[in-house]
Amino acid sequence: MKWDDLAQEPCSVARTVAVIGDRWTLMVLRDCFLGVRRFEDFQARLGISRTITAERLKRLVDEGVLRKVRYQDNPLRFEYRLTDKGHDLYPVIMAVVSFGDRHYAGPEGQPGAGPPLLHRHKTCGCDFHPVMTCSECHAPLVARDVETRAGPGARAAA
Amino acid sequence: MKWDDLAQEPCSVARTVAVIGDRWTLMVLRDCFLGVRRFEDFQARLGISRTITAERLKRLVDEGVLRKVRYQDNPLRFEYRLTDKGHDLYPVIMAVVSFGDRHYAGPEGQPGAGPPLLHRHKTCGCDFHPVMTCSECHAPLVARDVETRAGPGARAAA
DNA sequence: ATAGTCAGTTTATTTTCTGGACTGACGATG
DNA sequence: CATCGTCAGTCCAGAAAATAAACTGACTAT
Repeated sequence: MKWDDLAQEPCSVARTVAVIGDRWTLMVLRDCFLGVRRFEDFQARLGISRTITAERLKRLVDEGVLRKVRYQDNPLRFEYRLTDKGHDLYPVIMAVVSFGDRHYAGPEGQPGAGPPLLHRHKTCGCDFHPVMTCSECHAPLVARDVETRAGPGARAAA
Repeated sequence: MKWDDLAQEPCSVARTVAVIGDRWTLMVLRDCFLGVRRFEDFQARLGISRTITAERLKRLVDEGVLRKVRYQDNPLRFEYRLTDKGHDLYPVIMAVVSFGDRHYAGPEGQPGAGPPLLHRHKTCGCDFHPVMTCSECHAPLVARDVETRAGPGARAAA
């Protein structure tokens, strides 16, 4: 299987991974949710090759995750903003953050103990961590409690 | 910045992406949560180079996300199982699935409409989709309601 | 006139991925 | 007992992708 075939798979993971599933794209998205919008800022924060920054931003725009918004006319300049579809990736990023906080921020040595960033929920005013719950009974989800079966969009195997 | 430097960043996204942030690793994890355990099964389902399958599995084992369990002595054979740490990645995979279901499974054409897989929560008996909520007030999370600030594990910028 | 900002593109080199063959231990078939 | 099939890899050469660093080009500020 090659990269581009992923999007054709009858699998929601594959289709999503085809868009956001490489290292730098996820880092770009992290920065988007932190408010980064301009090419040079992505570039400076990521410290990767400009080629890749440009290519990844373009792909996210093509996929409708980001959109270019003109912020200056002369010379013509755009910034990159999350679309509604892009905002739907928030749970993905937060799930990743949550995993990282749990497993790579442990209070071991003195320096760097604890999570690098804290998240405050403005609605309730508390620092929180994200919890994935069932849309129906609202209980936290555990893999073992979930049964998977073919849905309407299934082909043969997936 | 290079690949291996990611793990050193004071950022939970970067540290996690350093482990799971490439296309095939995420696909491997999807299969793990679907119950796939053996090398040949990963290999056949992914249809990628055996080299990569082997390398990715090894990395996940090194990172403590999977562990090898002997299931046969002669010849010695192992299967790959999720560790507790690995199970903590469930929200990540489900968030990805959820995004894919919403944006790449739309009921457009007749064939392939709707999500490829359905998920049933055994606890409540319902088909569900995952909802990311605040650990404190239990309301669904929206990016705009979240404020981020430096935590104890921050260095300079992150 | 010179330097700096900003958003890229181009190029040459290095790294990674790919497909395919190969190893090696065993079990089943004829 | 010779050959095929299963399983879990490893090895290799060629193709594809990522990298660093220089370059373009339009403008602004000094």
